[in-house]
Amino acid sequence: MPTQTRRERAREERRTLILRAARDLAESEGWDAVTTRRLAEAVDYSQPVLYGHFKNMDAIADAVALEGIAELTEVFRAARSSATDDTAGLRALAYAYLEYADQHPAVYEAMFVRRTDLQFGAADTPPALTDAFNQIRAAVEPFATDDPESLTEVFWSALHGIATLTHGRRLRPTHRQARLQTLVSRFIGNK
Amino acid sequence: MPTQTRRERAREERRTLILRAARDLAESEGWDAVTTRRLAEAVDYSQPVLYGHFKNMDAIADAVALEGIAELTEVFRAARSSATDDTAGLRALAYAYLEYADQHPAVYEAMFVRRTDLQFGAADTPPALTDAFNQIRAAVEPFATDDPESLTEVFWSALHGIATLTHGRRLRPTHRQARLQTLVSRFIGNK
DNA sequence: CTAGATTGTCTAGCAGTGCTAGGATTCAGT
DNA sequence: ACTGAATCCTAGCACTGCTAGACAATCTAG
Repeated sequence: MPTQTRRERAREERRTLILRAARDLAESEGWDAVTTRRLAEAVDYSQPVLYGHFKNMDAIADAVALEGIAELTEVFRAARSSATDDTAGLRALAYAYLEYADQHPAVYEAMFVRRTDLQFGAADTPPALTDAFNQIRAAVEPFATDDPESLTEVFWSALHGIATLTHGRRLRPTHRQARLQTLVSRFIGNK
Repeated sequence: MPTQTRRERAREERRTLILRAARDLAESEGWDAVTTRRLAEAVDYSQPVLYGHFKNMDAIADAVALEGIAELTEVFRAARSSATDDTAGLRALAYAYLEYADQHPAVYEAMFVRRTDLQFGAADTPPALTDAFNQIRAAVEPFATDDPESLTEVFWSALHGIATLTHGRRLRPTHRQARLQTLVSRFIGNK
């Protein structure tokens, strides 16, 4: 059925169009500005069309989040592959993380700040999520003494805390490099 | 002017009544449930009364946040004072922080997650904020090698990350103790 | 090529949101 | 009791997410 295929392809294209518009709008004016009406206007359809693709607005944000996590995983891979040793790898990953959060604040918010229906530590966790976590874990593992899983969670938490508190203007806007340096040196331990 | 005083006292009482209702509602049903109508109904006044006390809804959340920060500072003080050495002090503060975040998630959200107009690192920062930060700093300082300010920011960030990622179900619900242990041991350094 | 069924899309509307203008009411001082 | 001020509420605006029902386009079958 070529007809069916063409239709489905059109549907798929429109879906990505919606996601693209949502992401652009969120990055330029924040998630508060991503309303059904403005989003519908951006893709040049009426609001009900959005609900033919997504259950509700939150599902749109979740979809953007999933895209972002896949992106972030790639960023991690690139950062780590350009490092020559474990310490440089950890530093590169940390730097890349904070850089991504800084340059895509809305996507970052969708991934790790907004309430989400995405399952993180469960059986039906999307592969993209575990991939990203495993990248952090691989970078951290060389410095673990006993419990690499917990160490990964703590290292990620520290990065997440720095990213969000910086974005919320709760940390000094300066000293970004100093914080990164401090964080990494505390985690590589005495060596 | 006794009249003026009585009126002002009544105003003050109503202000705290509003804050109390907002906090209770936020803790029991989340900040999304804190709407002008529901809040007005809770204090048995009409919506416009709220605007006689606060500029807008965000200002109410900010006021709740300020109260919470004062509370948190006291919690810090109590935790540290019951510790016998620096390591125990750091551990007690970290434990108290995560405990507070866990037991008052809505207040925590108002303090450190929601967008806020509160100035954190500026000249007109409310004293309560700097007090709280200084408590963390005092607990961290014994373990600083060069830059205690940055170390404090990073330690706070790690706590904040753990608190928010746990609350958002992005970390394993178990291993709370392990994460705390890992965090503290990485920060006390090799000693 | 046409009739009927299926899809797709839009208009209009509901219940809820933050916030405010204007009028009604209560209160204080004389 | 009267006047001016302080206080409070009703009603409403422009917005939100979301959906029912009408309409149009497209595909399927004879």
